[in-house]
Amino acid sequence: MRFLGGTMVRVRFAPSPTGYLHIGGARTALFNYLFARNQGGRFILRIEDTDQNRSTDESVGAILKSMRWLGLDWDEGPEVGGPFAPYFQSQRLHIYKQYAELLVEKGFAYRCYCSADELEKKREENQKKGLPTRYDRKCRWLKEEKDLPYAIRFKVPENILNVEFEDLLHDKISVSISEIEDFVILKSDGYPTYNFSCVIDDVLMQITHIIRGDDHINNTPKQVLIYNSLGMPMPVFVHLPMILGSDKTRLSKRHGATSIGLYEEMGYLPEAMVNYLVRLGWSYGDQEIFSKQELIEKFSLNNLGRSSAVFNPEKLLWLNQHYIKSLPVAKIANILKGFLNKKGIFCEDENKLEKIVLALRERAKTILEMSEKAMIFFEKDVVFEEGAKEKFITDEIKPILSDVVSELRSVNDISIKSLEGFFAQFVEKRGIKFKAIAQPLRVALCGKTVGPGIFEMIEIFGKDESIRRISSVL
RNA sequence: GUCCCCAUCGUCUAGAGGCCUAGGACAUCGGCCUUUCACGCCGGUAACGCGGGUUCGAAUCCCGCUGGGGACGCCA
Repeated sequence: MRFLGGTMVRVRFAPSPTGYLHIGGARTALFNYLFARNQGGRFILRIEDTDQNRSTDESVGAILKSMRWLGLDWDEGPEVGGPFAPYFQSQRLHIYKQYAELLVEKGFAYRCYCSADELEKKREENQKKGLPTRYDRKCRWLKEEKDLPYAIRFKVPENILNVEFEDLLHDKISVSISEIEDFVILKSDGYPTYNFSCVIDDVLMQITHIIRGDDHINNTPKQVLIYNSLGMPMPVFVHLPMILGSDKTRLSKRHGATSIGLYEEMGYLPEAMVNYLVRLGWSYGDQEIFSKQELIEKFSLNNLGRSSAVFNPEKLLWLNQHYIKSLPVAKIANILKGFLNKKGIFCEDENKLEKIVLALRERAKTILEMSEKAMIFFEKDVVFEEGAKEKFITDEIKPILSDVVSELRSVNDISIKSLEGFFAQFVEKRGIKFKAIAQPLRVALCGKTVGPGIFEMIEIFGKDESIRRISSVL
């Protein structure tokens, strides 16, 4: 194992289970994962389920599933455990409570009895007047405790002007202390707020590098204050640029699919997704294609970009096809099998599936598309494209197709190689071009004017089925 | 509105003061190959936001402007 500055690298991905794993989260997780693997460190998955209303078990399941699909295995976290368990924040409530009370005791925080309704009203009023909406610190100087439900607020120090911190990508970031309100660290329901639980856990779990989206830059000063009040050492901050939609606003549903699970369902390969995501905000010279192993070797925080990136589905599609074409046929065949299952096709003939992949892999950009195109090999009845029969199965061509049928009967080897020879001979004998019978044959075989190569189709259908199909149009 | 961040082809990016007549990739447009569609190959169009400095020299450094994004919750 390699160590950095004497300590082992420990990074974490900390999603809140209020939805599926989305593009942005996946990229953050990927960078954390690659950095950990590159450094021989540990990659921790922590579930930040401190929003009782929005967190769901279903989301947890979906996130874990997508992480696994992407191949981002974690060293500590849900289902695998680890030395700092539990990794669900909802199971660590006593810890946050203890630290929050400690801060109250030490004078770094105070109890606030203001009700949520009351505060919201004030906020709205101030907003209307164009005044700052920060908390008015009403409870900050309260002498005695009240017998009322309370939240705990952090007491923003008055003896400093700015909060500063170092960011690996942005150098020094400084924020005026007057911009920070006395924020809540423990809600009245006993749950911590994000800024608090995040710091407590990052400290306790000995996180060395915090790699997250730059929408968290604004939270960092608050977290820095907490680190300081606790007297805890600061981790290295790395704030990654955002991923935006085509209109350059935050990526959301209206930009199309954003959940990783959906991409799996649409027939994208994890290799393509990983390769696409890694190039959003990271580069390695002019290289575009990276295997996972290569990424682990080459990934470095030094060649990260700082500006936000627009998500480009076309490039993802291109990469997806690249991997469809270059990954082992057996592997693609297996994925195709699953997609065919969903269409009610249960094919256990591995050999046939692999031949189908070979026939279609240059013609499909997703496995879903491949499965649709593969249907011609499983449907008993040929579905003819509008007008195709009339245009290509003419009276002039029928006798030739009929000859094909009779001569094909005596061919024993119907491998592509053999068929090439057979047809070369067939057209030469008649003084015609293969082009003349290609489309008629294609239409007869699959009913469509576009599709896989003729020889590939005949090989996959087999001799008898091919003959049956050609004969049926005569 | 306030604060923070960002700024190279339509998009992802290379570029660490002279290798820049700005490179690669996706997309797009031509052409070739061909059995349709693809794949593949060859070629084209296309960018340093603007204005000031600094310097012999700036895409690269500094300042301002403009533009974009993000954050301003008892959400994370």
